Amino acid sequence: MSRNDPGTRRATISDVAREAGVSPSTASVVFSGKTPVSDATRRRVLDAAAALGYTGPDPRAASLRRGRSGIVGVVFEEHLGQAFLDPVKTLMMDGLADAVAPLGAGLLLLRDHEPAGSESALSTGPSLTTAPLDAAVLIGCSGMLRESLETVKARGIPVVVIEGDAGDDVPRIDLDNREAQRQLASHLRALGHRRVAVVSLPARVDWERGWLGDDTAVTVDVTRDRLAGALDVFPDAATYAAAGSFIDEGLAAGREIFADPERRPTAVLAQSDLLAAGVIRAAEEAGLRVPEDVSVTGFDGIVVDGLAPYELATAVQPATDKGRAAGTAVAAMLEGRPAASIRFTCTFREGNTTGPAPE
Amino acid sequence: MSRNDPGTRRATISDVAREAGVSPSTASVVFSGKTPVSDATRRRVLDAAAALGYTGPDPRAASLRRGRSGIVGVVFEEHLGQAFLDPVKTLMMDGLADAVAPLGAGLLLLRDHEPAGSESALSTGPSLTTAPLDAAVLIGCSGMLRESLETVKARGIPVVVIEGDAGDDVPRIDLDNREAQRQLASHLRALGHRRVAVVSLPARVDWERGWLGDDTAVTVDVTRDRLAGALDVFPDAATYAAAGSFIDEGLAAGREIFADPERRPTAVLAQSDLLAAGVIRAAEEAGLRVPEDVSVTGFDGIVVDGLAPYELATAVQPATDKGRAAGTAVAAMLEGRPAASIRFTCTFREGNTTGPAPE
DNA sequence: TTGTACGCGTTATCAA
DNA sequence: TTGATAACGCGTACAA
Repeated sequence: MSRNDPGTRRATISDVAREAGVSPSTASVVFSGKTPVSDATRRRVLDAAAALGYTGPDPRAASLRRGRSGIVGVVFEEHLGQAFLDPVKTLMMDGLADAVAPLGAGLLLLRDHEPAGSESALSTGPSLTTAPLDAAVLIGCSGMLRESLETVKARGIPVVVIEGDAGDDVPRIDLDNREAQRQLASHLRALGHRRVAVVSLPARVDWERGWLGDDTAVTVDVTRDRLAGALDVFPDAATYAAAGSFIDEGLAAGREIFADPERRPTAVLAQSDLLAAGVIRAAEEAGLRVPEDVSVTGFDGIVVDGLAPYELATAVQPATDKGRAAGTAVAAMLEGRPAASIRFTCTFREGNTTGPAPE
Repeated sequence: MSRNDPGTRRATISDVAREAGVSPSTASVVFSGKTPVSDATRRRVLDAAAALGYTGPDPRAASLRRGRSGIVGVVFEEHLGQAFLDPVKTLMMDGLADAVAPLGAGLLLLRDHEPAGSESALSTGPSLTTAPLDAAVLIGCSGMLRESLETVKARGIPVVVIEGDAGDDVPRIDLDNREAQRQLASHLRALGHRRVAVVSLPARVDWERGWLGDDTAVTVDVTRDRLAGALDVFPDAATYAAAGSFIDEGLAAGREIFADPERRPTAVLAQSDLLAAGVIRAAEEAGLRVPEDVSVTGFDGIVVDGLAPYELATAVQPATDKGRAAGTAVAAMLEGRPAASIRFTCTFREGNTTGPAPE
């Protein structure tokens, strides 16, 4: 099988060249366009290609030769299905896709870590180790992704990290989570609110919803940073940590928070817009008007499908730009230029879900 | 630069072999595990690799040699950001990822067609033509994807199509859209409904929301099939086509449908759960109770975040299975086995959003 | 503008 | 269990 049946084998550029009566290099140039070629020659080559059913250079061979595959890996912590449930990640992917497109690169979806005992190199999956990547983007590098990071760095592949700490030599795309959350909290404070509650994102990767104790370790960076911002303004705020960024999680949290009329807060700082939407729904359920009886703030600035007529008071984060920035950084590194870390800032949006504290 | 500075150049498997005092093929075998190697030899090779900072075979070269890249392309019609807004697609991706993982493959995101004049082969993007794909999965092959299909077929790459017609030689993963929709319609009919309206998915790729006239050409397969199912039971149903599968689109459609109390339908067949959720919201707005005053059905059987306490009457489609089936088909073709087309069927779920026709 | 020659880094095959 | 050999298909100095 080493020499395939001539009838079955796919045509190579040499075959095309021979058919066209030119040298392989000339044929190559016709396809790459790197060097001017006479029209007549081009015509002949193209015709020969058509005749032979040759559809262009084999990307694998070209990739080896060039030392580039045109593929950027995107590494997620979670199950891929989960990742795309998050509008912010979706938007980031969008920006990322945009930014790497002019580079001629595509995005390869990769999951962080093989489930269990992944000793066998055989059917281990695509994984970071075997994929022909030009660069990698790690999303949400909190602990789990450490290993992926090592792998990639060992391979000498340019890496960029979005929302996570990967050491000084790795460019990161960050957000002013703490400051933005503090600003939202301050806004509430200025409106006279004193008794507020926080509905946070998960405290840990495998978190189940529940109140956060003083001793609870918060290992998810985003959660920790935003929480810090809230506590900067309301040091005594009670925090209910959801199990994920979903409306239904916010609803559950809200029910818990509004359960006891005695201890009911006048405002709720939710760490995501989806959570906030759920909290609002819980408030409605409890017969509370937003914002007359209770103010609610979100985070992210995404469009929450079906939330109208409410417009959340929120910190609008430039999600698409974050993705785009990661792509740009990757592009820079691929061209040998250094890529700087970037810290994006959120924009405060007042919306209509906050108001003066009651009484 | 053809001969890189020896200091800078990355170590190759030959370097490792030399350092370990074995032949390149032996070193290769140590990494691939294809052939038994003595422990002593393995040790030496691994040590040498560590010493040289060699982290394993270059995927590009391996890919060329093996004729496999371990990459499956997933081709979308839309902007990638849009695609992941659709829960059904997200679930499909999930199943697909699962199914190709044991194959050792990853998913490369590809967009159907380059925006405009894409003559220059230079910065044209990843595109189907230049990506090192082992196989491709086309999603929603309705017209637009035709071209992509040609490209892929020309390259001789195995293709599978999800929800779309690609000719007899291409395996397709399909759904019994018409039958399932007919079943939902029959359910309403059995409940005594006679005056129903349909809220459909877009009639065309660039559709803007509005009523469907008798003369309106419906070019999106899914829309057409589901509509046919509805008309099988209610030939006179008026159809309002949304601009996409979103709650807000359903809301807009619902407002339009419930606007005139005289012509108000007693039931609405929405072509997706998200649209149905919007319709329910519109009903509430109009002071109508669901299902007492108006019944609403959806399609898809996804979890609509925030819709509780309603549980939609809907056709539950096995979205994840569809993706998984596509992956399995791809795997089969990659192993030279023929892959059969599969037609999945939806499961009727009664939910609590339908009831007897009023009066 | 075209052709020659060589190497990119692996791995399958087969013989030792 | 190991090693020699030969592709895999292409791009690109460099010479003509």
